[in-house]
Amino acid sequence: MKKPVRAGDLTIGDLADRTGLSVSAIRFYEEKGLVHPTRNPGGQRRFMRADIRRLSFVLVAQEFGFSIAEIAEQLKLLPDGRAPTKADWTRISGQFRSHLDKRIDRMKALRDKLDACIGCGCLSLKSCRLYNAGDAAARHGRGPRYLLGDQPDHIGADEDESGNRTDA
Amino acid sequence: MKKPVRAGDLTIGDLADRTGLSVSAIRFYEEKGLVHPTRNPGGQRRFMRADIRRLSFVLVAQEFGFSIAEIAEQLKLLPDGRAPTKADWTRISGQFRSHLDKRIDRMKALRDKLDACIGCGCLSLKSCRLYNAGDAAARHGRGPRYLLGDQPDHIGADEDESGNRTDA
DNA sequence: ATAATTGCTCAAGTTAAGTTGAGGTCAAGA
DNA sequence: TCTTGACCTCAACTTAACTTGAGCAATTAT
Repeated sequence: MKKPVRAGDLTIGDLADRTGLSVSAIRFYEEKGLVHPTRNPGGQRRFMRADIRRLSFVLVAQEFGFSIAEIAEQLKLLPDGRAPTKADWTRISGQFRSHLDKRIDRMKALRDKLDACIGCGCLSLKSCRLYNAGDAAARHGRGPRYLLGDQPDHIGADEDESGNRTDA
Repeated sequence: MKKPVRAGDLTIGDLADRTGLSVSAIRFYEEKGLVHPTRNPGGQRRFMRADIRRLSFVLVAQEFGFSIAEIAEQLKLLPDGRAPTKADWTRISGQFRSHLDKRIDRMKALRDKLDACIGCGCLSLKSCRLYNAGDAAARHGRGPRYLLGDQPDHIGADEDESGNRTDA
C-alpha cells in the first residue's frame, strides 16, 4: 500500500486525486503562485493537506469568474500556505457575492434592452440601445479591443445605413 | 473630399469608421466568413452598406455571448451578403433571449448556493454545494478542462481534509 | 507628377489557462 | 536488484479573437 513518507504530506498525484485537478494544472498553479509546495530530498513536490482546501478554493473562485491572477491576489493575503479559514471565507465570499451580483445586473440590463428592441428590428447604430448595452467592463476579454479607450468616440455619429431590402 | 468610386460601396476604412471596428478586425471577420466583400480592379475590398448592419449585428451578438463561429452560423442562414432584416431579427433575438436567460439562471443558482454557504465556511470537497455549483456547461472555456468528461468521477469521494488551523 | 494615405498579404505575437511531449530521475514493490 | 509507475523540467502547442509588423501596391490629394 502506498503511504507518503511523512504523514500529512501529499505527492502531486495525491493532490490531483483529491482535488480532481490534473497534475499539470497543479504544477501550473504553483507557477502562478497559488500553492507553494516544499521539495523532498529527491526534488519531488510535497504538499500539505491544507493545499487541498486551497486548490478547492481556487476552483470555486474560478466558478465565480475570477481569473487566476485575481485568485492569486486573494490567496496572497493569507499567511503562507495556509488554507482559507472560516473568517477568510466570510470576507472573501462577500466579494464573490458582489462580483456575482454585478454580473447578474449587467445581464439583466442587457435583457431589458433586448426586450425593448425585439420588436423594432432596427439594429441601427445611431438609435439601437443594444449598441451601448454592454458597459465598458463587459467589453474586456471578448470582442474587439480598442487599445486606447474601450469605445471609439465616433459611435453614434452615423447618419444613415440603408441599403438592405426589407423583404419580410 | 473623399468619395467612394461607386456610391454605396465602402472601403474597409470607411466601414471601420462606421462600425467602430478596426480595419484588422474587419479583415479577420472576412476570414471567418462574417462578411464577403468584393474586390475592385486594384484588388481592394469593397463593402456594401448593408455590411454595416451585418457587422453591427456581430457586435451585438458578441455582447450576448455568442462566439464568432456561432455568429457565422447565424449569418450563413441569410441570403448572401444580406444584412439581417426585421424578420431575421425577430427570430434571432428570441435565441439571444433564451441564451441570456440561461446564463442569468445559472448565475442565480450559483448565487443561491453561495448564500447557503456563506455562513459555513466549510469549502469541503465532500459536502460543500459550491463544488457542484457550475453545471457542465459553465465549465467550458474556463477553469481546468478534462478532455474526456467534464468532471472526473471521483469528486465527492474524499474522506477528510483537515490540516488547517481554524485560528479565527 | 508626386507625396501622403490607405490598402494588401502573410507571418508572427498576444492572453488565459492549461495540455502534451521529450528526455531523464525517483520511489516503491516484487 | 530491478522494473514499473510516478515525478521532474522545459519547450512547444491549443483556442479565441484579434493585433502588429514587414514589405509592397493602389488611391488620393496637392
